[in-house]
Amino acid sequence: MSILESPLTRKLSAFVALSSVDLETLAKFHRRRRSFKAGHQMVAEGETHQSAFILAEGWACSFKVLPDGERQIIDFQIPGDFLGLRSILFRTSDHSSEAVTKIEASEVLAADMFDSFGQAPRLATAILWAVSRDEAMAVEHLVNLGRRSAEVRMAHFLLELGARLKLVGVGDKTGFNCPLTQYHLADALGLSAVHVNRVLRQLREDGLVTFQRGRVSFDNIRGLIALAEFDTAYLDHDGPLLK
Amino acid sequence: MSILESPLTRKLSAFVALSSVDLETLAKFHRRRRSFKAGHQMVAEGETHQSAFILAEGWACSFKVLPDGERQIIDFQIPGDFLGLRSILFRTSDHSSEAVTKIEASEVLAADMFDSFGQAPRLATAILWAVSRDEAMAVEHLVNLGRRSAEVRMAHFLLELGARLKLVGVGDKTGFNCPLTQYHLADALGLSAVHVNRVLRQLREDGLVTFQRGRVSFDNIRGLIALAEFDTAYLDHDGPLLK
DNA sequence: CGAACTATTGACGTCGCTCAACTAGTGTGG
DNA sequence: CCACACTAGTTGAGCGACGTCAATAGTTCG
Repeated sequence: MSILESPLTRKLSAFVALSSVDLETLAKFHRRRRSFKAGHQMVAEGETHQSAFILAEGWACSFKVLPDGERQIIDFQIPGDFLGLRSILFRTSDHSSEAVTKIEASEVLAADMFDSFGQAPRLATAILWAVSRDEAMAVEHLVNLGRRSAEVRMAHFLLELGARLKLVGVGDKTGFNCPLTQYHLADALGLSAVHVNRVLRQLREDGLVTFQRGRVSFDNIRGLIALAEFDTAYLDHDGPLLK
Repeated sequence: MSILESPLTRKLSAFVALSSVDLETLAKFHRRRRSFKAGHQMVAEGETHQSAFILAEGWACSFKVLPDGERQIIDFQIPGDFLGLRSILFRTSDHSSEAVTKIEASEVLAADMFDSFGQAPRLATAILWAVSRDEAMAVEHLVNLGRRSAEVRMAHFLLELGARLKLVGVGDKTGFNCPLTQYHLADALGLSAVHVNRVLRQLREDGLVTFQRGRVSFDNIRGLIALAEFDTAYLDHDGPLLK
């Protein structure tokens, strides 16, 4: 796949029009191609000298583990997403990250990225945007956990995933393939797995979404959007801002 | 106050050693000095062409409001923090922001910031770090809301504020002055104001912290840190990484 | 001195958790 | 080809953390 069609290029192009210098510099990020098995630990919390990756294929998740063993999933990474960026920017990684499915990714070294900022300032802006978008998602998840009921929270979460996958060209408005288990959902939404199950049943019985056998189907996407009061503004998807 | 002693310089210097070019470029961000009264709305969710600010004096908070009127506070900004950065990077702001106390701040234009990346790439890195640190805080708040009890959540929150204030030279390990109301705490921690009051009483009666009349006093900081399992790693404070 | 905000406390209700049991699917080795 | 182990999903019963409602101080500020 050419750099022009990589999911990351596609995503960044939703924000800035990248010049040929930007694209060449970005291409350097893709030199170290790696494959990982499902379950592989990509980044370890508390460790120094971690790697960052750009995900090309498959799903990963980033999370923190509390001393009592409870886990909070921060976000899932899909093709085009950075993985572990903070772990190279910070002395020690503040989070862990693992492969949910098998993964194809490019390893990014801190030096590569810092050097690129001198050569392609517009790329620096685009990366700042990507990090800000990740932050915007973390913020939306914060609202989700702080102020929404379990049912609305789940609806919001599934809609967000759907919108993100659509941007990088996987899935459409009827639904998407989803490798997550109910335990993943529980850890992401701050719920117990048991309650996740009940909430999914409720949403299914209401004819809104079905989550079964690796597939999320939007049975009534209008209704679901209304329930979740879902607004994609925070994903900032509406075509290049900087021309 | 010279740029060398500004809270932002102080904060960024905890990450990179800034060159004189970096400092000169940074100084340009401080040309548009503004004052605002307590309660002033600095940034409005859903609006375009918002401004960003660097806070020099006072406290602000960023938040989202849900259609039912509930509010989730994302974070509080203290001197040295950016305010509304995402609102200039995104087409429309994904959040609102208001002054908690009266405020002194420098207005930052998007163009100023993007231009600076070409002149001072290391500054770009420092700003990327600052945004990443904001994200790290959002992530830690996420864990707070998702997996910690009200009491531990409160302890963690107060310790974080204490650590952040200490970095910019306000407050110490005995406590800090704090202009927040219990309603602010409730909206930040995803609790009801009534429950905040009960939790504060509990912590006070256990001899851990006192939150009263605009002051937070750490009565037993060791005990509080143990209760909250507080680890400052995510704030990434331990002296310049890039020399 | 009154208006408006902020803090405090009690009574009671509920959302989501825990514990527990059971089913279904999937992979592995004998 | 079956036995079993293991993981993922499903459902009920009971309980507890935190919310809601309501009443009563204090505080601040014009």
